[in-house]
Amino acid sequence: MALEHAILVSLLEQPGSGYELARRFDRSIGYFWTATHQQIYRVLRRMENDGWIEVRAVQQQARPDKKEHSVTPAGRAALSAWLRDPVQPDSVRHEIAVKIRGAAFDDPSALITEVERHHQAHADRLTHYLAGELRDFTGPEAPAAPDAGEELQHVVLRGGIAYERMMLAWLEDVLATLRRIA
Amino acid sequence: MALEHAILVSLLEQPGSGYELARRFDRSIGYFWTATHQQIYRVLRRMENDGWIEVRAVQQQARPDKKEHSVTPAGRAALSAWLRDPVQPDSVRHEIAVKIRGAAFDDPSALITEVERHHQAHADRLTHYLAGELRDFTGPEAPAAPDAGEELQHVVLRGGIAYERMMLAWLEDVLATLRRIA
DNA sequence: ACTTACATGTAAGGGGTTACATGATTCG
DNA sequence: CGAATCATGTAACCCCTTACATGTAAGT
Repeated sequence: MALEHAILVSLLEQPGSGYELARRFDRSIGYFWTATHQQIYRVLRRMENDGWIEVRAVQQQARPDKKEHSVTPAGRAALSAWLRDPVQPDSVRHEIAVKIRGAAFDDPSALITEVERHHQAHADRLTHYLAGELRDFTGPEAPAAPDAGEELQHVVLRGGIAYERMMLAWLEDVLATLRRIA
Repeated sequence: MALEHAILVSLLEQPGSGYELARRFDRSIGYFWTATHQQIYRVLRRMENDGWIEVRAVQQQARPDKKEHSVTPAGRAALSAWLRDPVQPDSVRHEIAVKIRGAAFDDPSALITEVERHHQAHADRLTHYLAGELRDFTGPEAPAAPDAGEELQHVVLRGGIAYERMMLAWLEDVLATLRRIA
């Protein structure tokens, strides 16, 4: 049940509306936790009821009004408690791996385009992450002496990059294997 | 919704009881898809109703009776159709990454033991995968000329190994970062 | 007697996905 | 005038986790 904690972290980094949170979950947070806007609005109401966040109505010009959410001391305490609470490593779930083993009972070459599609999707994500790393951490406009928060954001991004590189190498291994046995 | 397809693949590789399937999900299938026995029994009943599998009661000596499940032609056809149906790459979910970014708003050094625990868990899993690879694919008792099914099982296992190695390297990066900023 | 392995389930609750729904404003 | 962006929600359904529940048989 990490969604509410991911929202706490995001709102501590920067208060914002449900819509803004949904966009962050499509971008930076998305490489280690995903959520749709429907989920976010529902959890945001629950967190408000629990007193973890407070809401302030903000009038905007040239845009619909929005509700800006920020973390209360109680929310900060809930995050602290969760950080100290051991969790077990998440298990991976790869439908593509199920398909690869299933290919033994079908035509393996029919999977090649599917695997190529996945390869392309991971290559795109890697490009996106590397651009973000250059912009925020390793490029000329990056902070010369990053603070703790920036160091931590960077190491999480490096994890996303390592994951995509591993997947690309593995999917190439898969393609070579499929072509060998086809 | 790949659980039923993962079960189809497993039953095509070898028919078996719900209990046996649960054990396979704890071992070989577990490194790309997880399921508990409760989930498996429920889905098994649904698949039987859909005519994807058929059940045969087997009397055993020195053990309780069991129900052996095997895939019907309709089940095979369902698997084939799914293999041809494009799926989108699964997104990863790492609670540990949420915690790492959250550490910016707490004491980062409090996370070190948690990260070390995860490192150990991944090291254990890697050891287990490597032992399986040696036993089934690269050791002296492995088949000299593996068939298509064995090649595919091996490439999926190589994916699990690559994943664990990547996680170990990244968690070491995380530990170094936490110690640097603590 | 206790623990482990084998074997099969039910029930409650929570989390997540997909579809549906509405409305303002800007830009082409 | 239509499409895109900003903004917030409801409802149905399915999937998954956790807890509860039962029973046989072998080994220590």
